[in-house]
Formats: sequence, C-alpha cells, structure tokens
Amino acid sequence: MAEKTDWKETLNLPQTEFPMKANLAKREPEFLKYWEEIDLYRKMLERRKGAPLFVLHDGPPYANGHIHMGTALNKVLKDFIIKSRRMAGNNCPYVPGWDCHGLPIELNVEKELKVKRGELPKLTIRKHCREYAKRWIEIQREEFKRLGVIGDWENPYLTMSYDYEATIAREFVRFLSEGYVYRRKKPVYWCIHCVTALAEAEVEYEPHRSPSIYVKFPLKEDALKVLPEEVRKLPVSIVIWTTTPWTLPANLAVALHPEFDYVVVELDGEALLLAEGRLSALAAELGLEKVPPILCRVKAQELEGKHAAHPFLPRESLIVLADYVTLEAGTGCVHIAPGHGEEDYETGLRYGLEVYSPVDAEGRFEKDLPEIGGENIYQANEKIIAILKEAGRLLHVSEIEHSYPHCWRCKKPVIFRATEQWFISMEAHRLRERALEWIERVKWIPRWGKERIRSMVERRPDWCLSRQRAWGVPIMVFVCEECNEILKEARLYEKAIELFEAHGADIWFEKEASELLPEGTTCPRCGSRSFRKEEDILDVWFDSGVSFAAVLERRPELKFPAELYLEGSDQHRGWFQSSLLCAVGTRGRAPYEAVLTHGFVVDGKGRKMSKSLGNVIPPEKIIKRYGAEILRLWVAAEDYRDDIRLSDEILSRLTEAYRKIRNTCRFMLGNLYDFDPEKDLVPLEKLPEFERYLLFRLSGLVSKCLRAYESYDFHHVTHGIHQFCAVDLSAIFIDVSRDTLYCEAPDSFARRAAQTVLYHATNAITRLMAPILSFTAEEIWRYLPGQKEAESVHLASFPEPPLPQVEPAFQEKWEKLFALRSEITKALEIGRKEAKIIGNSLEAAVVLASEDKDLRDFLAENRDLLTYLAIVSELEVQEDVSPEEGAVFYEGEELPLKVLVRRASGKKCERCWKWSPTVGTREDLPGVCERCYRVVKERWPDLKESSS
RNA sequence: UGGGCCGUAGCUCAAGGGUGAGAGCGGCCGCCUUAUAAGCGGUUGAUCCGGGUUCGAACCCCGGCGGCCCCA
Repeated sequence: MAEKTDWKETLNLPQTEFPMKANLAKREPEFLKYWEEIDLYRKMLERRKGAPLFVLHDGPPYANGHIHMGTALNKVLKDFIIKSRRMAGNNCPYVPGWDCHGLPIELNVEKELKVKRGELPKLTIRKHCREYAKRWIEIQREEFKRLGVIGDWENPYLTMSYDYEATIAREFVRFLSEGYVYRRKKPVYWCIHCVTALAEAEVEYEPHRSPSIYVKFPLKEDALKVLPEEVRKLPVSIVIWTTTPWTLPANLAVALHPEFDYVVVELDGEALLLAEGRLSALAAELGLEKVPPILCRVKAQELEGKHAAHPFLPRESLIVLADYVTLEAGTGCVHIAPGHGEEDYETGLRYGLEVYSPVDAEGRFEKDLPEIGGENIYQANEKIIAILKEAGRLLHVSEIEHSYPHCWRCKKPVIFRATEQWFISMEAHRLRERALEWIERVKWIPRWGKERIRSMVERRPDWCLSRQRAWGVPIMVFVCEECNEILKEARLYEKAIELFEAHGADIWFEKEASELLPEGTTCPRCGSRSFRKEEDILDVWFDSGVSFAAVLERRPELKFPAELYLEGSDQHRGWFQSSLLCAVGTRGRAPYEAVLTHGFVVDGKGRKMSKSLGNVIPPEKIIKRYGAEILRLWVAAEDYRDDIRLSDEILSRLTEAYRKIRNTCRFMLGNLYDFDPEKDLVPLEKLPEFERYLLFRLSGLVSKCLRAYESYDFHHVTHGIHQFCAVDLSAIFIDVSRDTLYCEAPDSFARRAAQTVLYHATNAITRLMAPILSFTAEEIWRYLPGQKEAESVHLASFPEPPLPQVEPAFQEKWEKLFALRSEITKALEIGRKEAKIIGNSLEAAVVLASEDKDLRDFLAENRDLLTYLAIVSELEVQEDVSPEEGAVFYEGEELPLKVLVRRASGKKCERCWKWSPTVGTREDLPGVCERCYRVVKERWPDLKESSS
C-alpha cells in the first residue's frame, strides 16, 4: 500500500532556527552577556568617532532603593534616543550618573545603625552613608543594565566621587566669590524630625488634620479711636483664623487687605472686626442662625499702624496691610508670625518686624516662654487652645483636614522656622532675569515646558543652600573668628578644593580651618588669623545642579552644553532648574540646548501608582513575566509626554503586538533560507509591480520612522512597524506571495523577486526596531542572510528608504486594486459563511462585472493581478453578471461592482492547492496543475507520482 | 488656593478648522491546517459633559467633570 506523494518535499517551505517563542525572560541575559563580551558600548563610540557629537546628559537618580517604573521609563527613553541618534549617524556617548549625598540616605543609615542624629561623629556617619550609596548604586546599575540600556556603566559619574565633590565645592566658591551667596535668618521649611532645613523640592503635600481656630485680638486704644464712640463701649477684637495655634506665640502682627471692606459686628455682647466678605461664612462656621448685626464699617487703611493686644502674651500686635490676604477662607484678617512663614516674613520686613521664631531645631518652644516653654509645638497646640479659652480669646475651635507640606523622607509634617541659612540670591547679577532669558532660548519639548519653568523661576525665592546635616558637601565658607567677616576670595579656597580632590570632602570635617586655608591667611577686615569653618552642608540639588561642570566639562567624550536633558516633568522645579541656575550663574548660559520631559506612570485607570492603592507594578515583575523587551515596547508604544498608563491589559496587548512583529520576521527569515542577497537580489528596476509597490510602502515606513525618531515620537515608530507587519506584510504581501514563495522554482525570477522584498523588509525593520526592541533586533540580525556590516545591529545604521519615489498613477492604481480586493474578499466571505460553498479562497472562481466602462477596462487589464491578489483560482471579467443558483452574488459597497462567487472548476492541485482544469492532464503526474508540473519536472525529471 | 498639561472605540495610537473620525490589538462570527502554542477573512465599536464662535468643530473660546505634575 503506497503512500500518497508527499508534495511538501517539492515545495520551498520556510526553514529557520529562529524560534517562534521568544522566551525573553530567559534569553535576554544571554544577549546582555554578548554585548558585554564584545564591549558594545566602546564599539559604538569607535564606530561614530568623529561624527557630530550628540550629548544626552543623564540626570542622576538617587542612590537609594530599587528602580521603579518611573526610573525605568526614563532610562529606557534615554536608551531609545542614544541608540537611534547613533544609528542616524551621530556620535552619542552615554555616561550614567548617581546622586549620592543627602538626607534620605543619611536617614536610612541612621535607621540601619539604630542611632539618632548627632549620636555618632559626622565622619562615622559619612563613612556609612558612602557605603550605603555604593551598595545601591551597584544594585541599580544591574537593574538598569538588565533593561538593555547601553552606556558607560563601568565609569558612571557619582556625586560622591572625590573629583565630583571637589567640583561641587569649586562651583560653590564661584558663587561665593562673585557675590551671589549671603547668610540670613529667614523662615525656611524645617523638618523637626530630621532636624534640618529643607528645600522646596524636598517637601511634598499630603492630607493632614489640623486644629482650626478663630482667635480674638483685642484692639488697643489707638485702633479703637478709629471706631465710632458707641461701638467702643463694647470690647472690640480683630478675629483671625489659623490652623497652626503653635505659631501664635510668635505673632507680631495682624494683616488686613488694603482693598477689602471690614466691618465690626456684635456677637454676645462683644464687638468683632473682620472682612465683610467673610461674615456669613464665619456665622455659618459658628453655627449662628443669623448673621450678627453690623455695628459699623472700617477702612483697613485707617487701622494700619495701630495695634491689637496679643491674645495671651503681654505684647502688642501691629496692624498691617498685605495684598495676599484672601477672602477664600478665614476672616480676612491674617495672623502674622514673621519667623514662621514666607509671606509673613516679607510683610515683617516691610514693617520692620523682628524675625522671631522661638522654636528650637527639634520643635520645642524656647525655655523662657511662659507656660509652654520647652514643650513640643504640636503638644503645645492643645495647651495654647486651652490658654486662649481661659483668657476668653477663643471664638471657635474645630478640626480640618487639608493638604499640608510634609518631609519627603520621613513623611512627617514640616514647619516654617527662621534660622540662619545660606542663600544664593536670585537678584545678584540679575540671576533671575538671565535665567529667564535662557529659558526663552532653550527648546522645550513639549512646548509648554517653557511656560512652566518660566513661571517657577519668575516666582521662586532665593535658593536656600544650607542643610544642618552630615551627608553632603560642606558649604565651603571660612568666617573670621574675630569680626565674623566671611572670606570670599576664591584663591583662599583653592587649597581646600585640592584637598577635596585628593581626599574627598571628609577632609573638611577632619581638619581645622587653619589647615584648610593657605598659610598666613589674614582677615581682610580686622587682620585676625583665626577662622572657623561653616559646618552646614549643601542642598543636594546643588550637587546635581553642577553636573555640567563635573561631568560635561570634565569628560573628554562629552561637551558643554549638552544637546539634551530628559527627565520627568517634575524636574522643571528640580534638576532642570538647579542646573539652569548653576550654569547661568557660573557659565553665563543654559547647560542644555533642549529639554525633553516625560509624564508619570499611572495605572490602567489613570491614577497614580502608590502603595496605599496597591496598584504598583515593579519593573522586576514585568521583566520576569514578560521580559525587558516588553517593558521597552511599553515605553515605546505610549505617548510619554502625557501620563503613561500601565496595566495587565496593556501588557498583554503589547505582548500580542510583539508576537506579531516577531512572527512576521520569523516567517520572512524562514523564506530567506536559500537567499543570498549578493547573488539573488533582484534590482529595483526589474521588480514586478506588486513587489515594487511593497517596497514603496516600506519606504513610507522607513521615512516615517526616521522622522519619528528625529522628533522623539517613539510611539509612531512602534505603531508604524506593528501595522506594517500586521497589514502590509502579514495580511497582504505574505499571504498573497505564499504561492510564489512555496511553489515556484527556488531560483525562479518570481520567487527571487518576492524574496527581495522580504529581504529589504526584514533588513529595514530590524534596523528600525533596534533602538526599541533591542534584544529581538539583535536576535534577528544573526539570522539575516548576507554580509553584515557589524557584529551587532546596534553598530549598524538606519536603512534608507529603498524606493523613495513613485509615480502618483502607480500609487492610485494600487489603491484601486486593494479596494477591489477588499470587495472580492467580502463576497468570498459570504460564500464561506452564508452560502458555505467555499472554505479556502482558492476554492473560489470569481466573476467581476461593472457598468462603469473605465472600471471594467481596469478590471480586464488587471485580471491576472486581481486573481493573484485575491488568492482565488479563477477570475473573469464580464460586462454584466447576474445571480445564479449555487453561487454568491454581491454588489460592491464602495465601487460600482458586481461580484459572483462560484466554486472553482477543475480539480485541486495536490501541490499548490489551486483549482485548475489542468490538473490530471499529465499522465506521469496526474495530481498537479500545469504550473506545478513544470516546476517539479524541471527539478526532479524522474519523479513519478505514487498512486494511492 | 493657584499654575501647567491631558481627556478620541474595552486597550494603545491616528486625524494641517472641511467627505460617512482612521488603524492595530481585543470582543464576536467564520475559514484554513503548506508561518501551526501560528495564519486569513468578516463584523462590532469612540470624539468626557454643557454652552458658544463658525457655512462647517475632535480641533478655537467659555463653564463643568475626571486624571496627572507643580505649588500654597
């Protein structure tokens, strides 16, 4: 009993070792190892040596904790840019960095060592902090590398390296010597738990419950005089509202708005003064049934400079005017404590009030205050409320929940507290104006970034530089012991900076001022020879702010300014700004030509990721489950300028897309197993028009992707490639060309032509995807036939559009052909689903007819092409056609077209599955059609069909 | 409290103020078994809400609602 002939043996079926299953989580590390082995980063630089330099300067992540989706997103985007710019022809070094100093690390170290601030010598703490930072840098480095991010990971920049610390000090001294730096007692954010001042960037807003109290300040005689006689018969008080009772001991004034109308009302035999606009709100708050009667009106100006009594201390409170007083909340009368608020401070300055802040670093009232001396401010809140009540000064008390600043590290509420701090003046040498000028000149992407940073720089206060902590670079200032003169001459600091360079900033805490200063230094004012050194350290934003000086200017492969900075949009306040101020202040220009920002990772519903919502997805989980490639694809599929959503659904959609791209490439590789581009590539001008059309489409994809890379629109690249694979290749070219590829003779022109398209497509797509799907592109690269320009796709260049120009008529013709194909396909589907006369489209014979003469001519001219494109066995064109029994009749929706679908006549060719009357006409091979007979005979002249 | 940005099918993206708002994925319904833990076809389905400007609005303006970032 003979087997049926196995025609498969005579077909050119795809052959490839390229696995269908990516197994990314497992295989990615192998590619990483390969890249390390060939020293890919070095090779990338060598390849582009002398090419135009494009510097993307890495903003340093903080060396604490594992990476999260935000940091992963940021690094992957940078990798896209570096790789794509390099493939486009630029020389792109990438030096990653880490931010190593600062409070969060110091706090974690204290926690690990189970010590509190000040319990260990600074040098000991600093040593532990350095080790702690180093530990996390190692971890994060591996995590970043795992993402497939290529860079100089062996030589990153660290803000704690000795040379970097020296640079920080040097840059600070520049500011100091040029007169930007001053020291002043001023209210700043202060964390009483961390015992330090905080920068604006170090506080975050969280809901917080506070007491809400209304307090009476009895008017003194001078103020009372402004009021009518009859009103004065009653005790008259100004009513203020505050949520921080503990700031009342520091109260020195009450502010009114110069434009508001103020009234005196009667309530329970007392007279109360407040803004008329807040009267009904107050009545509601007090639960009054009706609004208290107005006794008289009074102008704020008349009260300016008059006095009220402090509600419980033997002190007077000045009545002042301030236009930031609002009618949104409170009473329109604002309690002013110049030592405990920014606006209060400014108002205080205008009226010559003391910057009074009777609270120590740990949040306790100074000992000498009556009743509350030594008490913690929060505990004192209640006591103060009790005192007010006792004194009859408390009008109302309740509790409110509001958003309140908290320490970014210990998460506890912060306060405003006036202390001696070092500042960089925004007005010195017109720093603010110059920064604003540079903001105009920098390219901000998206455009609104400019507005944003501009409004911030316009309004920001002077930069508070000092931190009362150990882990950081000291504020390099010497002060005369005798006359408190600050040494400002740069040359006096050179010795110390050199010592930093050699030993790190620790030396500042190891040596005496006299050892750090040049020998024989004398005070320029009093001639004294004894100096003390400042002990505070610098805000870490200064550290990273001078990275242009420590990295861009010092690394030979980099340059100042950078072409691009790329960070999350929160950095308009952070690094973009600190870098701008440092560079404008010391170099007279912005450190970047352009700034690109991305949004934040949010969950599938658009809410931010937080532990409390339980919607956090760590990168590690994605890598384990799907592979870093899918994470990269996620970054590249989304429009990162907005918030970027991440959910299981999104990841599973992306996995589908990945499979489509991968499988399409696999099919193409499988069909190129016997293709040698050197020998077999069909020149463009000789290609049949279907093949030419496809290369035209491919050209469109290439130009679109190149443009998209240029403008950092990675999602256009991703969607473009995916769509091209799914539609142009998989659904159209591959499906249609399968017959040619499988059934024609291996070396036939038709097959080589189709392979030529596959070769161009695979080659181009592999290169186009390389910056994004870096692992997969590398994998495909290994399977690509022909000579390759490099051992890694990442050393290659982007493709050129293979067929950039095409006559419009050609394009129109093909659009029409596809429109027709789509109509035929619909008719076939009816034949399949409803009439059930066919399954495979090759079982169909199609008749096309049209009343439209032009269309009919077009059909007739392109009959063979249409047969081929529709993948049917027969196709005829007639003048007209009518429905018939056993066939499907369909009228075109888009075109004046009639389609009749019948079962194809003849027999099914056992080799190519087309139906044809020629099947069975050859005696030696009765199972195949004429075409297949020819092909088979040519290759296997003696083949005989075994009968069944 | 304020400033900025965003809102197009279940998901991710498109649509220079101008035809019936396009794709891909998914869902649903089929086909194929020569890309097979594949492939092909058909089909379903959307401009956050309410006003306004305009001959015409997803797009411009105003007001809501929701989200994100920054800030008080």
